[in-house]
Amino acid sequence: MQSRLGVSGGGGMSASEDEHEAVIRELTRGRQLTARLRAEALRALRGQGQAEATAALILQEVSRAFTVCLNIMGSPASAPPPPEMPGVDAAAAAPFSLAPPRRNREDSIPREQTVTPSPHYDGYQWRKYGQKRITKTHYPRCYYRCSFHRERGCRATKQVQQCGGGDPPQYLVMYFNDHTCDTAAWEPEAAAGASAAMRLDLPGAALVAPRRGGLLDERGVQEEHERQVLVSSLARVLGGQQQFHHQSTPDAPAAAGSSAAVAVNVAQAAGPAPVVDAASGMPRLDGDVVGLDVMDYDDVPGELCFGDSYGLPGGGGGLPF
DNA sequence: GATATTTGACCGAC
DNA sequence: GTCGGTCAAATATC
Repeated sequence: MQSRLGVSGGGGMSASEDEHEAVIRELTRGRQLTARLRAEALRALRGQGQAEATAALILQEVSRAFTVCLNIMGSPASAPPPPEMPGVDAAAAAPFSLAPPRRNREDSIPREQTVTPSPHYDGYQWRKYGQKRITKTHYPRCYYRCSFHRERGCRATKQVQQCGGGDPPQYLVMYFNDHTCDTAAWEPEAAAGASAAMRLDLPGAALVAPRRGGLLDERGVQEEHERQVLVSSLARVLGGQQQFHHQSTPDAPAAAGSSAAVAVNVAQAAGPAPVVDAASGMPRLDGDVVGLDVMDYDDVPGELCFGDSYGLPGGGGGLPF
């Protein structure tokens, strides 16, 4: 993967290459700081239902924006984050005593780990290939691999395990291996467009839209709407922060600004911005504005992840193990 | 018929 | 021997 700056830089160690490295450095730092902020926010908002879920999703989007930027910049840092599980609220994950994978193979080390109420939608398509009841845990673990595993040999996998019966329920999602399904034909513009379309329902999203209908599609549509609202809101928030940031600390690192700019662009491409609350100045996320309750988990069954046969409350039947 | 999901069995790591 | 990850046949869905 080639960086745009790298391509345009010409030969030799130039000033633009220094800039390139500096941008990568700051983006990496921004991603790490976002991970810390996420952990702190989840800890502070624990048990606060919608606020907790909204914060988790927004900060997940921020983190993803940094990753996308790092990908575009062709940074090695865009591959596996450090093994300290930056996206994880350790305190949130700890009560569920999820030990790291015992196998010492490289493949068994999660490249990313996160706790989210919405484990299904992360911009990629996954196929479930297994489920296992894990000892000393209340919920089974589901195993997914990239839908392009067969046709493109993509080795990316993820594991999803419900880690709490709260409202909304939280899921621990662990990612293994990097996606190779979209790098073979990688072109920055095309890839960025595809990525945005994939996540924001722009033309091109059909390329990765679930083939099957029914519950899966409804779920995907709902989560897609949620994502649009949240990304748009985030873009507005970050856009405001960017302005403030530039006014207050003009010589500060550009990472946050870069990410914000990307997020703003993506959000603008996604359509109209959400209504901003006159009192707080913050985007309104309520369903009245966008015709959707962003976090109306009353309509999301507990077995969203694990299916009817898992015997979770409301699912009926016993555990299959 | 094609594709996705379920689930018991198998295998490797500890 | 136990546990967790993956396989693959059976089943479900479109």
